[in-house]
Amino acid sequence: MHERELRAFTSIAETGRMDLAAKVLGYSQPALSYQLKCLETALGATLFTRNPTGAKLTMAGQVILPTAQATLVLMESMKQTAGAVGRHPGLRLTEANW
Amino acid sequence: MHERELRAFTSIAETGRMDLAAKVLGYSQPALSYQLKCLETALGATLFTRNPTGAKLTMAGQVILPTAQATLVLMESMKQTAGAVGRHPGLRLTEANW
DNA sequence: TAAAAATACTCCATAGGTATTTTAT
DNA sequence: ATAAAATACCTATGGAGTATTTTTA
Repeated sequence: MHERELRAFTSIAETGRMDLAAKVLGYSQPALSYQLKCLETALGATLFTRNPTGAKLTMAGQVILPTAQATLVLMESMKQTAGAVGRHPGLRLTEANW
Repeated sequence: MHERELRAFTSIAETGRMDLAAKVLGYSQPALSYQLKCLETALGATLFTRNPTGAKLTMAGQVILPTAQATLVLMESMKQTAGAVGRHPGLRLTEANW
């Protein structure tokens, strides 16, 4: 499971359309379609129904969406935190600064 | 950020040695070293000090370890949940079954 | 000096783009 | 008929292994 697959998933859920989500994320439409398919394979479930009207969340998609979003938040926080700590090599965790 | 990178990270943290973690996860030692490096690059921080005695968590590593573990738990839960729901296409979420 | 980890290299798999086809309204 | 998504194809990057070198307790 990759960060970009989760971003693809949440972005499609937000926009309701793959081509739009692709544009938002800076990918081509087939690339995004591929990413979603990879995630669906990894999860063993279809996450959207596809129509010319757009992509609509399935039950499985609805159920995991909040967890996918939470996962992305954790990933972001790791980048923020690790980056911040990493920029201060002398840092020691004490009650005073943590 | 990839699931396998996070697994590499937590496994090294648990075993205290890259070669051992590699064996546990079924990778070669250089492959695991590479995965960790990718994660460190993505995070902008060094996560372990490397010695012939093993790999020891840096401050940044200590700080993000719980979040990395939590992220893996969320990923697992998505697989479980999506898979379970996906295997019951007729499922509808109601107060009775959710 | 011996252990653990990093580097070099090669090879295959993954992931992206463009062009095109398919599908459902 | 049209708009959205899938497929085909090709190319480039990523990631794995083996062999080897580097590092430091």
